[in-house]
Amino acid sequence: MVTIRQVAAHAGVSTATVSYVLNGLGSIPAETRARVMESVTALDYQPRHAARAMRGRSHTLGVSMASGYDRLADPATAEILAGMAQAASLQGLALLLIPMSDDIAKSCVAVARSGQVDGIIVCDPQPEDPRLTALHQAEIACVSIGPQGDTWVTSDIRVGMNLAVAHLVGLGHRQIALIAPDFALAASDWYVDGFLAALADAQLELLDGGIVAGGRREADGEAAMDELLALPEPPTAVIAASDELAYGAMRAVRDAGLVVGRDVSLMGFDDLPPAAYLQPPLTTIRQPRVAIGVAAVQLLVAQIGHTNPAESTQSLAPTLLVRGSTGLVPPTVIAHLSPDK
Amino acid sequence: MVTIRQVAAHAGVSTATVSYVLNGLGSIPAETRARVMESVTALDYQPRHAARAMRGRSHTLGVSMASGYDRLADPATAEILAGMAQAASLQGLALLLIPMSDDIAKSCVAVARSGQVDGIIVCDPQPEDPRLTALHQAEIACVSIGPQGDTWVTSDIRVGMNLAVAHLVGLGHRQIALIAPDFALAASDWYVDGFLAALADAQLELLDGGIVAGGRREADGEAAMDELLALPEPPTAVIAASDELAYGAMRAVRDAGLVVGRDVSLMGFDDLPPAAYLQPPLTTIRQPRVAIGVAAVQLLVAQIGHTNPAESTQSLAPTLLVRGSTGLVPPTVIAHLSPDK
DNA sequence: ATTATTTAGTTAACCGTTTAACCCCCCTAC
DNA sequence: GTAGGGGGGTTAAACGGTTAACTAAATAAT
Repeated sequence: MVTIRQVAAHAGVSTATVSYVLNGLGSIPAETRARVMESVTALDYQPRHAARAMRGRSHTLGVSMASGYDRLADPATAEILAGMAQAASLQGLALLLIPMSDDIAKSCVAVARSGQVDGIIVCDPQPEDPRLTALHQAEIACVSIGPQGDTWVTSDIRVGMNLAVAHLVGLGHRQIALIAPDFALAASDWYVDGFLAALADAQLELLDGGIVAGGRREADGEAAMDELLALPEPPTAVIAASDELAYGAMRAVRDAGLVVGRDVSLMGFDDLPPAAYLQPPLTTIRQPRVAIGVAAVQLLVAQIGHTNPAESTQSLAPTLLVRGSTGLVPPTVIAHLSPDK
Repeated sequence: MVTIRQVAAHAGVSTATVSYVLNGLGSIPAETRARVMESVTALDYQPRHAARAMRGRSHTLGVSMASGYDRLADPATAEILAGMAQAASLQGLALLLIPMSDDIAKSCVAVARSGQVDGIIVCDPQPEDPRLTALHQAEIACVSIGPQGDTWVTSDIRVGMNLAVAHLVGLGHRQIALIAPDFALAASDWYVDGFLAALADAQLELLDGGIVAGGRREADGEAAMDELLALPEPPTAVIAASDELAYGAMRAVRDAGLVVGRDVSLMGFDDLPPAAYLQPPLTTIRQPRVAIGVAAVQLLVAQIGHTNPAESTQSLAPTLLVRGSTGLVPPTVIAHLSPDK
């Protein structure tokens, strides 16, 4: 184990000088600097992270999952993490996955107060998430992925809804329904509000029964779509608040003997891996997941460095991915509607 | 910031006693122990990780990705990571995503030698991976995900191949082909060898041109399947060495006007998220990814603790997932074959 | 009764960096 | 001639734990 003392001895200077050279501080002439660096490489010196972290920061950011690390297996979460890892790397920061325990909030605070991390990114924050209150109380820098707490970054659902509705309207649809997400979701309202706002933008009226309570799983989407198809005046296009809901909805349409993309247009939200492989491929709103991870790191770094950012919350715009599950309004419907106008 | 000295003063003992109590060492009577613990909670004391790590270990394991953190966005990698995080948590260890740099091998060694991690899990190891040689040379504990280096854990492809072939044979298939993986892949040989061994087990002969060089991407699978379908004696069942190859193969079959699962049986390998959503759903071999992550952590922990494990390599058995893309041999083929027998 | 062992602690020397405070020498300004 | 001001360092005190070595008293063994 090579220490800074050995380097100092080798270079014929004091440890302070070595430290200054290594950290680019102090006024060290180029000649001395070079000599020190030579010794560093000659001895293959590597500063101890722990000793360095005893003063100053740990240069590590913590990541906390809501319940268990099975959340990581979710491709959406993984992509966000990829974004975070990428952004952190760029700043020379490491990412630490905080170990789980019975009391997650407590372990988050412990890891931060122990100085192992300089701040924490809270994934899947729930309303009144105990982690956020605990971190806030302990005055630990943190940002959440989702609209919760003081500092957060999320996907702008309203913009996504607008894209979705605009796309469908562009195809001639006038009767558009929404399969809403799980209402326990933090961003749940955004979907409904965004949908209503988008309809208003397009000067369309909400269909009777045009918003059905969905849920989270595929089966919920299937049930919701059944409900919509049974409507006296069924929608010609349906937006599901998640891809998973859309998978189920697609099955419901098929089971009803209709063809997705021709008889009924269907959109998802998220763009999970299967979306492109459905039959037909699912038109969906892609959440900017990698960008969310990147933004979270930037926000956290700013917060740690007291560079109080002007904006402490960020909503990133999703994008529209047009695939096969949406198409022009079926002619029969147009025929049916034309007389009205 | 509460230090161990303050706790010691509060409890009326020396810092050493507090340290012993906290670490469960030394001979401390219950009464003293209780008094110390009271002070700890009263002052809400949290030991500094860095100070603790200066002697002894960091209780952190490093994770290194091959090239960039976009690998994390891959659901397969994410699931392995989930397994690692889960196993690490159970042991109270944290997982550190090592920052990327130009020279990944160097940063791995640096992070370990700086004492920030006690050992490293190397993901996606390449043959002659510079990280492995560097880590080995620096005598840093490490285990790779894939058959490379001294200590590794991987999915047992041969067993998977056996499951696949046995499944197809059970359905009556006698003419089975393989779309091989990218030959640059570390485990590439395993697929071919496993396939041949499985054929031998079933007392089947290899079809002429029954192994076609695949690749990695969907398009490779498509091309490979085209090749197979053009064979004078085309296979009735095809095993693709990855789901992605299978996606392409499925398209090729469809484009040829045949029906997957009826005219041609098709299997994948991996069970990625889209597999279940293909039309028909893909029969595939599910890699035990979470278990791989768990095993990697256990192996690494054993290595760090010098508990030299009896086995320093582990091949975990994958499982068969039967879905719609495989079916009984088409009758026409049976008719065509019957005379021969 | 004396010695050996165990129990229950204490003392203080580390661990490897950082950094505030100083020092010395040479140069410049007045 | 002397005060003032850098440049180019050095010294040593933190930082907050751990732990080897030691002590003192109590208990056990001879």
